[in-house]
Amino acid sequence: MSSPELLLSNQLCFLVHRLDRLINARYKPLLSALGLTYPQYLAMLALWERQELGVGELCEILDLDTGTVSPLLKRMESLGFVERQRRSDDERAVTVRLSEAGRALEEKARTVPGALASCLLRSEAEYGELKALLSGLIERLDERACGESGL
Amino acid sequence: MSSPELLLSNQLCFLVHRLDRLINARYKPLLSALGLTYPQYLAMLALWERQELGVGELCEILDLDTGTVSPLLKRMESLGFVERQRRSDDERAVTVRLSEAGRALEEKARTVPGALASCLLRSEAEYGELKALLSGLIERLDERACGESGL
DNA sequence: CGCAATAATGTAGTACGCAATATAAACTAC
DNA sequence: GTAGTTTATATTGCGTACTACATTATTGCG
Repeated sequence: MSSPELLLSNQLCFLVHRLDRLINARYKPLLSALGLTYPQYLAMLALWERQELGVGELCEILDLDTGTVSPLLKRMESLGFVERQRRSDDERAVTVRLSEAGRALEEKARTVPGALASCLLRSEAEYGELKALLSGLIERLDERACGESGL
Repeated sequence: MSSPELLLSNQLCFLVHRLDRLINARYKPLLSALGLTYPQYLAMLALWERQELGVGELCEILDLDTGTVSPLLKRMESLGFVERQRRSDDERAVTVRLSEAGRALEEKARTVPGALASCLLRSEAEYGELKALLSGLIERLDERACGESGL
């Protein structure tokens, strides 16, 4: 029989993975009412915040590869939420801007986070605690390989 | 400008999503040394625990669709880690069993969770706290649609 | 003019959810 | 008790997404 460290129910990774998929499933009906998928919603959050972004900037914000973001933006453009334009002063770069429809969507999206929070959270304090905990874990993993090659 | 509830950095969903992908990335090199992907590893954890499972049981344990698990098992079978056999007493059902190679892999996998934990966690207490917190959130989302249909 | 840097695109493999299908078992009606 | 319906189980197909790797295009520097 398995030793306790290999029990599925003891794996934090499994809990995080499961929670991520459950959250995703909760968002899905709310977002499909807006015409967005979950990753598209995250990209829209970034754009509502900044209005205009380079593709590279968006990749950094979302921590995604350009190979992921490029087709994502292509779909969002064909849906009419964003416009892409190659920069005239640097022909390598592409600027992503909200369209009118994309800006209009922000108003409709305003109720979305609250709907999820009411499912997930019991108090403002819990929100803060969770945010701090998750941010801490992310920071530890993001920095560098832990044991290896110290610093 | 965005209202605070739409700020990307304030979204727990984004933090969970990001953490999940970071964990996944950390596991990848460890698991590819075993010849497994991350979801395959989770399936193996379940099998090491139970030796023999129906496809449906595995779907429930992992909380995955049969449409996800079926091709996953097909790949794992072609890799030689599991065997699938239609049950004689119920031709609808398929039983999944570990192969010899699959059983042998457990020994090599024993060091994997600890490697991640040393990256992620600072203490045993933190592990317990996180496990309780995440489990609680999962339970809330798993139960049913929150506001809807009372009860 | 080459060479390196940066950004965008393309490709292959895996994963996930949903819908449709095939087959088998169980249940209902008469 | 058999015919027809319903339920259960697994597989397949489709659309979207993420990752790693390779390729292409533009720019800036030596």
